[in-house]
Amino acid sequence: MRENKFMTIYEDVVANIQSGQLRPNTKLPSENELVEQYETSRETIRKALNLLSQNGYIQKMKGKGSFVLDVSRFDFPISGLVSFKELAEKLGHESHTVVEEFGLIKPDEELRTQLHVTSKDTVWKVVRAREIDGERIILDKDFFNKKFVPHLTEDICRGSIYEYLEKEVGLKISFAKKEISVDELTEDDRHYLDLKEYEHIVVVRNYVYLDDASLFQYTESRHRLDKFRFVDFARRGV
Amino acid sequence: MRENKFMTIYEDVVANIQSGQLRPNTKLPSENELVEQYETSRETIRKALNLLSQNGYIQKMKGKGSFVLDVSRFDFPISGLVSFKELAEKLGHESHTVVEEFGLIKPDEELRTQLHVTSKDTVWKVVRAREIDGERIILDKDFFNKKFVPHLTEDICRGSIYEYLEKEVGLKISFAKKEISVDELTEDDRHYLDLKEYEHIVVVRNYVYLDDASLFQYTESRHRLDKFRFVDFARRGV
DNA sequence: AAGTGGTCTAGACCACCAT
DNA sequence: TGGTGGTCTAGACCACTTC
Repeated sequence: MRENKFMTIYEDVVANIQSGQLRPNTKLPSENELVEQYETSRETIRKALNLLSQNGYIQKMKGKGSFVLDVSRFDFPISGLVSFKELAEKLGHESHTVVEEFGLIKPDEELRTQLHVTSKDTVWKVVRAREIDGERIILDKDFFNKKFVPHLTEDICRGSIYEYLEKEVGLKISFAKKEISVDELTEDDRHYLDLKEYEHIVVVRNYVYLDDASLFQYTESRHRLDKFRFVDFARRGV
Repeated sequence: MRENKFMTIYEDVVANIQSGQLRPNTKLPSENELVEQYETSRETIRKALNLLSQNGYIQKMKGKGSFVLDVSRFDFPISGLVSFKELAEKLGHESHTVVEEFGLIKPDEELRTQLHVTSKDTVWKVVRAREIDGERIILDKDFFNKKFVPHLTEDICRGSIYEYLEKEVGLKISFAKKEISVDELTEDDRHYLDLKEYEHIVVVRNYVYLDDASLFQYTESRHRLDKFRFVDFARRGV
């Protein structure tokens, strides 16, 4: 009984949709019926249903009911804050990470503005090449303020840094701002990636914030043009 | 008194943030204080605050209070479901639209899968080149199922089709799925756009759904590499 | 008229934070 | 200890859809 009630209900319904027990285009039980099924109040049921709606699982229709959306087409590659490791595992690809650079640096002017640090701060710099199906197609450059991440090793970087920070260090990631653009190649790109004949590269700049709204990480994820894909689900208005 | 209470409060706070009355990193009044200010119940206040949090305006901290963020609201280029016209106006650029193709077609196989229509359906096809600051840099290809859009004119397409559909036809757009990738140039791209030396183009595929979860529009928005930018704000977990 | 989801209320208990 | 946001409850009225 550790979890919230509404989250338990949400996860239960998601499981039922993904297992096929609740099929696309069929109607969910009404809110009042769910109140009885889960022995809870209507507002709690509505909290769970609103979460399902936001995440693209159901469509609510006034006077009619809630209907299961055909979510099978929604295979979220990079949407949200999913890390490379989670992503590769989800898609079932053969993936490999090479740590190309690792260490503490003094931030230059560009990085100081991006990470909101001063020249007195020290910053972790991690550069990793991502190999999928035998080709090096993604270059991740991560910068962490040492104030939030006192200790880091090359070995941790070979795995998932996020997993380490959340589970071991106990940092709580709250939100992120993502910017996607297409840039010209840099020396590093040519040096660390298998680029074919391409002249440009897709750059995803990620600003990651903690629970207390402090910026603790800046990441540049550089993707080879032909392998880049981003999927987004958005609701209009509320 | 037409609007919802929580939406009125939300818009009021947004206005206060944007006007500078509520400054970044300052604390909002507590929920109980807001209850008194707005003469409403706490759940209604919380509904407004959750909306502010989701949209990146504030950060809520248990035991401390809600704080104004300064992260977001710079410039949201394509995030959400903003149309080209809204976007150009927001950024204050000189923009111009040329309708290159307009008419009813029978969908080919590719389009039939994308729009979920059969060969018996008729589909509006609209191709528009978007000129910003004197350069033609975006090519929008829109396809509407005629079932939902019985009437359409070239003149409407020169303005905002969305505005026409929502205000005149009364269609209620509910959600959309967006896919971003980088493709090779097509004949149309070379023909209708000012492309410089680029060999590739950023393609945003947009699947737009109505209130009743029916797919009514498929759009391909093709952006010249150097002019493309996408910004996204995402919260972790709930 | 009956059922549905959308909004709102008034109150309760909890976990967390500051003091 | 008092204030804060997070969760949950039980009930009410409304607008919309269906019969």
